[in-house]
Amino acid sequence: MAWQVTHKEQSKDKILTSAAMLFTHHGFDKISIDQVMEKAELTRGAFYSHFSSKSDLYAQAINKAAQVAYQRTPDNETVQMAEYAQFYLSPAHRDDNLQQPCPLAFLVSDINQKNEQVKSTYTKTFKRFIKLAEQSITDRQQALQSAALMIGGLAIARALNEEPLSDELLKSCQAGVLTLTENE
Amino acid sequence: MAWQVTHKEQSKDKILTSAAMLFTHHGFDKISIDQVMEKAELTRGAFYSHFSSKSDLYAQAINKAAQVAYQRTPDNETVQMAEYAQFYLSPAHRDDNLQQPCPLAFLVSDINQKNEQVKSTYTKTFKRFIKLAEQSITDRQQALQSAALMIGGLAIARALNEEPLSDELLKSCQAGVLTLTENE
DNA sequence: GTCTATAAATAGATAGAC
DNA sequence: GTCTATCTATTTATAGAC
Repeated sequence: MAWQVTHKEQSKDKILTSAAMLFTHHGFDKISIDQVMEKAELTRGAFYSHFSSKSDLYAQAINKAAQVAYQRTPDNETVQMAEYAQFYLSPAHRDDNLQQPCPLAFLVSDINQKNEQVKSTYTKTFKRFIKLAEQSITDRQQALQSAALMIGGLAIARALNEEPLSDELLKSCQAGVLTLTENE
Repeated sequence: MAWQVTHKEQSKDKILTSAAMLFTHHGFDKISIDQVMEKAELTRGAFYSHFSSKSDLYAQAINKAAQVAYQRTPDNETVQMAEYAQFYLSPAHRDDNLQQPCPLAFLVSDINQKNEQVKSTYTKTFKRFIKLAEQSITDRQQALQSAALMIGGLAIARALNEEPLSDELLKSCQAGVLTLTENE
């Protein structure tokens, strides 16, 4: 019987799986413990025998989300990143609400949960940024790539709590913009 | 006297400037109307004669933040994007709490406001992602660039509310990963 | 370990005086 | 237009029965 998963472990895993999906799709603040527990088919009172706080749950849920998401990577010996990127950067990955998407991208989002007025303003701001880029980068595709690398690089750099890694990322992205716009 | 800014306009601008700074640095949910009004040296009651809701303020504050941030771009006739990227992707821009940073990157962040446990988990997940990338991209710098472009591209694509633009961005980023890893 | 009930705090929004 | 005071809803977290 040693291989059996205990009832407690089952419950915790159910809570984590539910939380991973809800948090990645809707963000930390939009999701209450109630909603997580309801999706896990438990009640609120049971929560604190598994986690010490909502933040504790969040940290563990990010882990869970990553595990589940990366299970979907081709399980050959090595992942071909350039190939994986084709799926990763697809409308299917962006829009799918049924499977567990990549938390690294989905959790970097204070905007997505917001209403249309807010998203509309964000979109307009992004377009202005692209227009700015196109003043010196004539190829529109290169302008979009550069903008995504800049915004993404800075956003991730801010989310990391290890400064050497964060600095290294910034430097790499600087060089990346140069590579992408080399022929200008 | 026609050129004079009215008292009401001054108040609204003060609220917007305060909100822009607070929201970009700490996120929508962490900032209360109270805090915004306090920074603007007004009280809560005055808020609703300028804005219909907190969301309304948020949308307008993003605009304000973009205006202020882009004022700092070199005001020659045209901006050299590759050059601007060097500042944009600098620790100074990442860490500065005194000036208005770019809202496009700073608002794409459900993580930054969170505690160290959460940021630590996010960092570990990012490192795992890089390790995955390095299975097929031997140059570490290229691995970092590709990851930032993928995560950033997807995150922004999700934040945009115009599907053709969002799709175009995804496609551009797919091509960008190929360009960045061309010599592999 | 899970449940129901409840405490305690926070924050968005409104009312009415000046 | 700005103030103080208040209503109301939400939500994290805890207490105690089973």
